Amino acid sequence: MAEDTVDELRMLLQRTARRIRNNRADGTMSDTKMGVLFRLEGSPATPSQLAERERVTPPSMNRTLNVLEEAGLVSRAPDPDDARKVVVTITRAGEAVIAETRRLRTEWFSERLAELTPHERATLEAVIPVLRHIAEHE
Amino acid sequence: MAEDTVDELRMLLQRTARRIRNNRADGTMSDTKMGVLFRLEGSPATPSQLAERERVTPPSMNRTLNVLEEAGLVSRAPDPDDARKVVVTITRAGEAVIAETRRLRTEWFSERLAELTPHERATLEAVIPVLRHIAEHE
DNA sequence: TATTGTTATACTCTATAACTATA
DNA sequence: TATAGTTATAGAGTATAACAATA
Repeated sequence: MAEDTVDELRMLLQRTARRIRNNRADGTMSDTKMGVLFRLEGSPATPSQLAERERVTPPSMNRTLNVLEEAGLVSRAPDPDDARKVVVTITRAGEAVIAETRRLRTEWFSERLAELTPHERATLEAVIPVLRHIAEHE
Repeated sequence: MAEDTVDELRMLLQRTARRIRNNRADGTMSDTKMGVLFRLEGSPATPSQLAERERVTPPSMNRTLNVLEEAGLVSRAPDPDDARKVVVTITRAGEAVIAETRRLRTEWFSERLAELTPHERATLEAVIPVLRHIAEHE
């Protein structure tokens, strides 16, 4: 693949992601906050695990969790097996926030998809496993 | 395209872009700063134009320009035709910074591409015009 | 009066360093 | 002694409101 092609593809991925990110349910929800909620939707996690996944420091994640907890979107509870640890769980309200965020983002993206030809949409579907490989590297 | 597919594609685009963005020449360069330098690489622009393009407020852009100017990466000059306006131009040092950033990001991305099959790389090339349509909407 | 740029001030997010509690 | 979480403090980025200069 030509150097220029790599360059353009890289920039297009960034710009497309930025456009998607701008469609957020609540303007006060940062990427990290949304990332935490999305992660907790699967299962509870400790603050350290969340910090590592979001690539922020533990103190920074702690502050993020304070805000999310005060907003009633997550709850903290001591780990029964290891009293040093804390288990963070998403609340019903937190689930509602990510559902709304997902709806808004997908809505905007679906509008863009509707403007494409069937062949172009097929190309997008075909690129999914390739992006998965790149995104999940390491 | 199925709802779940739209959802996964959207998240994959974001995660891939985040991985790319983490490969930045200078850790002190924010997205906005890099966006300004990349934009000015093409041609000079006014602070207002830069603010609109980066989707930040004029005061915020002004502060960003102060930092970039102090670092010697851009220069400001009065517009000869309209004394209210200011023309921002990238310097040699600024061009060097984006060249290095582009090199580092493309390097990482090229390593990921090398792990793909020829067919997968062809799929990525095919998706470029589709992403262009989505990214450049509006 | 409208436009362009800027300054003043405050809030959010993040980091490093230091502290507390438990294993 | 090591680990998990937290608190204290500081720096960067952004926003709103207000001000200055020019069209």
